[in-house]
Amino acid sequence: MSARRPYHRESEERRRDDLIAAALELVAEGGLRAATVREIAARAGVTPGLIRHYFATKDDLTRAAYTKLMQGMTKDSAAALENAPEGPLPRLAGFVAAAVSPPVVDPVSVGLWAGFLHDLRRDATMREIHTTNYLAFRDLLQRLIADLPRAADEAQLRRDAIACNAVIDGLWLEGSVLPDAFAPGELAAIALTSVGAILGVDLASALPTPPLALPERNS
Amino acid sequence: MSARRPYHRESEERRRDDLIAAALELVAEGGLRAATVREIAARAGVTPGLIRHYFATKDDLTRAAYTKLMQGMTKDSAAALENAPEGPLPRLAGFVAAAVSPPVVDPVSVGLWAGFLHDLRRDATMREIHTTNYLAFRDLLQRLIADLPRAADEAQLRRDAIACNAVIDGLWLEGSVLPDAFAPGELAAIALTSVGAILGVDLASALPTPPLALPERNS
DNA sequence: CCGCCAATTACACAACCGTATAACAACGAG
DNA sequence: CTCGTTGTTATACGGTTGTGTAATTGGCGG
Repeated sequence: MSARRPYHRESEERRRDDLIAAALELVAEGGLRAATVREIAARAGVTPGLIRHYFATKDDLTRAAYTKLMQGMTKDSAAALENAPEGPLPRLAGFVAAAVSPPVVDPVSVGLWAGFLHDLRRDATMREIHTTNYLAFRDLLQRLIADLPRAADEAQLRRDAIACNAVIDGLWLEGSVLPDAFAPGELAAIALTSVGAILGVDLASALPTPPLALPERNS
Repeated sequence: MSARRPYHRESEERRRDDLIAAALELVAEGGLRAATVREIAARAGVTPGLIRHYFATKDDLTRAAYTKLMQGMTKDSAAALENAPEGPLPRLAGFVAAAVSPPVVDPVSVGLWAGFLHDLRRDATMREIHTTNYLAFRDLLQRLIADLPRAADEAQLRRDAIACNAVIDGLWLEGSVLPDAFAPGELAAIALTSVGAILGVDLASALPTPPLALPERNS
């Protein structure tokens, strides 16, 4: 006759965060399919039933996890600017380099992103979360570009932001999926050269201290 | 007493192709999770048991489907070059423009790709399929770049190919995930300008006939 | 036209999924 | 120290999954 499993109570915030963190880990490792209520509960150190005490349905937990993920990424991007150097060029250079270097580039993030992709098309709420955060990132980039000492109207700024964002996304994608296909720092160097070429400025020599000071991964 | 369901026999090749096609459709729509044996069989117009007659396990079917997908994408890329215009610049321009326009850019492809991503990290066979086809695409691009009338050593060519490929991948990604965020042709124009800027050539005016002659989607 | 073989259907099974509900116990209020 | 609240565990249920196996029947060789 096994005794009932001992436990101790936690604050609601702590429990929700733990469950969300566990869910994100599992999604990153094996996609949404691997993030079952039982597995999430096991990783969070609780029993499955507790999940439904904090989240009415599993979709609720999924949405909360995706929100957390996107907010974390936006936070990481903004953090890259906080201890950034002075001047438009170095700031943009640091931002671009950080976006294609670890810890932003890693198999976990791309795994997470891919794991949620299908639910994006199915669930309007998740699609809204995604669009908002994606455009926030691009606007941040566009503002950095607008600060550069060069002439460009609004339409040109939009195109430039889309193009530079594509370079970043593409390199992020390739570096994350094929981590061994590129030398350390190679992606950052390519990103700086390419973004500089697109914008018509010299970014590669604008960066003060390679190897770059990388931001801490939040969460 | 319902009679036994009537059927007629098909060649092995036809049946395998039908099952793979059905699996790909389902993966594109709802990820690997939606591609269950019963659902695949239903869409292919057979009963679930038949799947195991042609594929020893479901992973076998998954691998076959992914191979088919990657081969199809490579084929699409190569096809874009067949009826391409003369001259290095127009050829590259046509290739780049096609890669960021429909039918290459669409929610289905990115859904497919994302659906398989997690199995990529788990299954060595799938990872090999992926790497092979990815590098094949990049090599094709690199060869087009090498034909341009400009000076560049091998290392520079590699960096250029990675950068241009990133632009293409990034725009492909954004255009596929957010189809309504860009005007028709906008991505192609941005791609030509950006790739041209990176390589130091004028691609935008190298394209003879916009709107572009798009390749037929294969399969 | 007939008989055979394998392509196909039909059914069964254990494992797992998300969800529902009841029983228990940790811990602050009094 | 006791009691009540509620965070937590335990258990159950219907549905679905991949897989294994037996029963049929379509269509070709003779």
